[in-house]
Amino acid sequence: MTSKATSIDIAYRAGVSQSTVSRALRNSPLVNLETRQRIQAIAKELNYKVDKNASNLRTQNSHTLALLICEDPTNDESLINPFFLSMLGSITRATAQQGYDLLVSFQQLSSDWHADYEDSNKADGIILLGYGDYVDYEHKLQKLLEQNTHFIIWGAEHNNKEVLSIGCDNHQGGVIATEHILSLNFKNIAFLGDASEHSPEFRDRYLGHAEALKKAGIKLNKKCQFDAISTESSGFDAAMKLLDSGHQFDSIFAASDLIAIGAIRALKQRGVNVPEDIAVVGYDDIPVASFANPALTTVKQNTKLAGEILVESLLKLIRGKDVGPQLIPTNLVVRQSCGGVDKS
Amino acid sequence: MTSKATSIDIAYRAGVSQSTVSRALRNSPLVNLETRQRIQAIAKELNYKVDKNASNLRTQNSHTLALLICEDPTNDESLINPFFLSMLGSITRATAQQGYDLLVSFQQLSSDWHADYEDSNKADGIILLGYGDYVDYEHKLQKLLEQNTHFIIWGAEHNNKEVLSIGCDNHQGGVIATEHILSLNFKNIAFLGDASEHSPEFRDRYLGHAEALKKAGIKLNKKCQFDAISTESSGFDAAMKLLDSGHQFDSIFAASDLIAIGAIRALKQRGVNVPEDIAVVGYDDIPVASFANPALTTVKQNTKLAGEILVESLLKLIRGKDVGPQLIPTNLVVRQSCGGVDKS
DNA sequence: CTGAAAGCGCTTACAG
DNA sequence: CTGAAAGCGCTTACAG
Repeated sequence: MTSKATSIDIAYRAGVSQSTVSRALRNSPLVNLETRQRIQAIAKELNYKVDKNASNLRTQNSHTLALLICEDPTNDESLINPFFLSMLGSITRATAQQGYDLLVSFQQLSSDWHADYEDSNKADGIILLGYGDYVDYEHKLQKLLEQNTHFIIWGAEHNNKEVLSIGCDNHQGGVIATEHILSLNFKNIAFLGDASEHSPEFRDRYLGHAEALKKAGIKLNKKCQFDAISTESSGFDAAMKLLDSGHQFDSIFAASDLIAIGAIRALKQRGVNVPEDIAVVGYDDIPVASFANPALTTVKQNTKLAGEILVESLLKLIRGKDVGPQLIPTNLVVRQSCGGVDKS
Repeated sequence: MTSKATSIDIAYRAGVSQSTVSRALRNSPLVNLETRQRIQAIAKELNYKVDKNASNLRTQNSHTLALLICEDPTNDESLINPFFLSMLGSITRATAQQGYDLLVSFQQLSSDWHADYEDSNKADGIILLGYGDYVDYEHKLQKLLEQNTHFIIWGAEHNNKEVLSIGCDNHQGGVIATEHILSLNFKNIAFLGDASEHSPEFRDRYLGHAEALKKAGIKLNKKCQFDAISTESSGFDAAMKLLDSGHQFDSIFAASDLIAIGAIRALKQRGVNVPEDIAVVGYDDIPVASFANPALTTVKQNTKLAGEILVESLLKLIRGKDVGPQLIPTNLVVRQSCGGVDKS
C-alpha cells in the first residue's frame, strides 16, 4: 500500500487488460460505459493518478509551460518588479485554466540561460517576462529560434518578426497619460524614463507622449527628460537631476509607477507638493500605486487579460496554429497625484 | 535536425553504446575520461538535453517541487496577498539553487485540491502557503498524510505533530511590536485581527502582544479588539468599528500590514492623525509598507531565509532525513507610523 | 468493445 | 572501462 498504484494494479482488480484501464481512465468512448465506470471507481479508491512522466514520455508532450522571469540584478534580490509579480499571478491562473502546469524560474541577467525546458521535455513552451530590453538578449532569442523552441515574449513588438511578442499598447498608454495631464491644464511636462531604443516599452510610452503633445500643439520639453530604469531609487535620482537642472516644468510623466513613486519622494524632500505644485502620472498600476501618497494616477496594464492572451497564444503556437503579435489596450486610473479628481 | 537528438544519436556518432553515452553525460568516472569528453562535446554540438520524462520515469523522482498557494476568494482575484508573493520569489530562488524545478499553482479555497503533484510523479514534494488557517483544511492535510505525500506547511506550528510546519516566530513578533509601542509611551493598545484559534498565526501574534503587556504590568484592552482578516478593506472595517465603539485607545497593533493600512485609511477619514493621535504598528513588512503614509512601522518576516529553510526542510523530508518544525526570528522595522524615529 | 504488443528515452544492475 | 538487456508506466496502432 505504500508504493503507488499503477494501471496494472487496477487492471488486475478490475479483471481487464492494462490497455483497457488506460482507455477507461482517459474516458474513452471505446470502452463500455459500465466497465469504464467500474475502472474509474477502482482508480479513485486506490487513489491512482496517471504517472505524468510515463504518459508524457509516451505522448511526447509535457502539458507544462515554463515562465522565465528576468531578474534585475541592480535590485535587492527580494524586490522583483511588482508588475511582473502581478503578471505571474495571472499567468499562473491562465495556465491552470487551460489544464497546464507552470514551471517558474527567475533568471539572473548575468547567468547562463537555462532555457532548456523544452529541449529536456519539461515544458512545451516558454513565456519570457522582463526581456523587453531585447538588445542584450538578441542572441539568446536567436538561439531559441534556431532550436525551434516555442516561446513568446512579453513586451513591445520585436523587430525580428519571427519572435512572437505580446504586450500592452504602450504607445496608446503614453497618449492617454499625456492627454490626462494636458486636460488638467498642465503644459510643461517632464519625462522620466529611458526613451532610447534600448528600452522599447518605455520608448513607446514616450512616443505616445510625444504624439499627444504634438496633437495639442505643444512642444516636447526635451530639457526635462531624464533617464531612469524601473526602480524607486532610479526615479528618485532622476527627479533630483531634473530638479537640479533648474529647468521649468509643472508636471511629470514617469515611465513606470516605481519611477513615479521615487520621483514623488524626491519632490517631497525638496518641499514640492504633489499635485499642487507638480502633477505626476505613473505607469503600470502596481498594487503599491493606490497606497502611495498621494495615490498615483497611472496607466493600468490589464494583467489578467495579458496573462490569458499570453497563455492562449503560446498554446496556439505549440499547436502549430497561426498567431500574430497582439497589443492589449490600457486605461487610465485617476487618483490623486494629478489632482483633477479627489476622492481621498 | 528538426526532431530532438537522443542518446542513441549521440552513441551512433561517438561510436559507443547508448549506455556509455548515458554514463558519460552524467559524468560517471566509470567512463574513460577521453571518451567522456568526446561524448559531451557531441552532446553539446547536437544541443542534446536529457529527456526529463524518460529519466524521471526511470529513476522515479522528478527533481521538482510544487508550491500551492491558497487563494483567498474574498479578494479581487488579482490581489494575491503580497506577503505570499514575496515568499513565492524567495522559494523560487531557493528551489533553483538546489537544482530543482518549481511548479506553481494557486488553489481556490472552494475548489477541490489538485494536490496530486506527487501522486502523478510531477513533483517530489509540496510546499503549502496560505493554509495557516488549518482548521478548514484539516481533512485535506490528513489525506496528504495518509498518502505519504511529502509536504511542508508555512505557518504556525501545527497541532498534529506529523505535519511539518515552518513559520516565523509570531509570538516573538507580537512581543517586539508591543514593546516598541510601549517604549514610545503609548499604553492603551487596540488589537486588530482575528485572535481565535481559527487563525493560529494571528493568534500567536496576539499572545506575544499579551505577554509583553503583562510583563509591563499593563492590562489587555479587551474592548479594543476587533476581528479582521488580512485585507485592506477588512482592516478599514475593523478600525471603523473600533472608532465607533467609543472606547479609548492611543495606539493600534494590527495583525498584518494590510490591516494596518486599512486602519490608517479609516483613521484618516475620521480626521485622526497617525502617529500624532494614534500610533499604528503592522506585521509582515510587505513592499507596500514603506510606501504607506505614514510609512509603516512593522514586524518584518525574513522571506528570503524563510524560503530557503522551507525548501531545505522539504528536501530533507523527501530524502528521509530528520526534520523538525522551525521558527524563524522576526525583527522590527521602525518607520513613521508610531513616531519615535522620523526620517521622512 | 477488448487485448497483446510495441515503444517513448532514459538508467542501471549484470556480465564481461 | 564498456555493452546488451531489462524495465520505469504509460498510450496507441493493430488485430480481433
